[in-house]
Amino acid sequence: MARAGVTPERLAQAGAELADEVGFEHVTVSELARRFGVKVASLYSHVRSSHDLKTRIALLALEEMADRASDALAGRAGKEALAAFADAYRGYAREHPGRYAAARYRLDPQTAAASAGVRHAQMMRAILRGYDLPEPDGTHAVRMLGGVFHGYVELELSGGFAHTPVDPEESWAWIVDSLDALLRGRPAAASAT
Amino acid sequence: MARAGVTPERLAQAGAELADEVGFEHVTVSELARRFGVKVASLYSHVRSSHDLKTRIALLALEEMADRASDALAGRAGKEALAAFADAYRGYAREHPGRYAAARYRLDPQTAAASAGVRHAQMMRAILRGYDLPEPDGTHAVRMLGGVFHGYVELELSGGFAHTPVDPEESWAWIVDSLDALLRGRPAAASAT
DNA sequence: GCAGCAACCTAAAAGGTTTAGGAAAATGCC
DNA sequence: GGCATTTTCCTAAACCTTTTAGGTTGCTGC
Repeated sequence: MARAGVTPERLAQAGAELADEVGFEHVTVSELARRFGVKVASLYSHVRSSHDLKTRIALLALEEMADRASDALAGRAGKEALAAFADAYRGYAREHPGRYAAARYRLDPQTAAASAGVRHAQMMRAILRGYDLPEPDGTHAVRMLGGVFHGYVELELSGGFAHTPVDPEESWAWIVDSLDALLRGRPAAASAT
Repeated sequence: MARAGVTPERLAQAGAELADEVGFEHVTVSELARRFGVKVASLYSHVRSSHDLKTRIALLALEEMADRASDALAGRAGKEALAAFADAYRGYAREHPGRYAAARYRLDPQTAAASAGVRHAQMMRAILRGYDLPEPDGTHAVRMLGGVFHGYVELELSGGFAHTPVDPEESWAWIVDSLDALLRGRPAAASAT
């Protein structure tokens, strides 16, 4: 019998695709085995456990997001950088909801420290350098931006904005504007629309 | 054999406690049955399915959070109201991480519309009334606040702030300050510390 | 006191995770 | 090319969780 050519990398990749199709919480070793035309137990030669598999998918997603954000950031600074970063983040989540959920999978500290999550933090810091905040305000700002971006995207994805007839796109732009204004210490441009 | 006295309400309550102990994603009909000293199948006389059980826990959590927020809001307005609401939200999440996760369980539109989630939205609007924002800015603001609060709390809970030696409490206060300033159209009080 | 309705039970099917141990394909070394 | 080793995949089996079907039995109301 010919071999299926399973590797941890291909498993993570397929797992990421599966996550986008059915949701990260429904990604299962069994389903993946089915897709590779292989018996379930066989996958345990490539991943240690279901948790291991999910961790690999999470790392893949973090990497992809960081790459995307990095591209978006290239050559930009100030508000442009902030907006590009924000859009990269939100765009990824909308295109790849399953992967995005995977990126939020809880990693143990060691794995997290070696992940692309570190790059995310660095990029956030880089953006904030353009705003020239003294410490600890810089840290506060990192946390606030991380919070808004993640929180907004998650609320949007979970359908939380469906009941109000205001374009989420507009709200997003308004929020980025507001954050920029806030970080520059200037009043927000109230009703920009 | 004496009866265990299982009811949907007690199941939701016990489920909420279990969630806080082991995490919402590990709440299981089986474990609950074990805790009630009853066979698994018996619980299906009280809840339709695992999904039904989780929904009930979610509704319970939403209700508790709304009550708490409502208490915090009583008699306050403006920035005080904003801060009280924010603290109520974050406090609940920290004391009841499992319930908090439950509150984020995806409900179908009908259930959501009949849930305490509606009260959350109303309270948010009430707070914003003190800032006198024209539409659609009010909606944008609701979404931003929802995003920051949820996002910050989730990042904090998932240990995302552990690597920086800045007190999350301080960041939280800074963020609330900043949001207040932002909504009033005034520059934020830069380094308030 | 007993009819009827819940609340509980046993049994069993269907999936998912994981381990143990065996067969077969690929690899590398002579 | 031939053979030993490693790697990949398989069967088998244990153990969970979910869910349905159908049978008892305790409670409640008349």
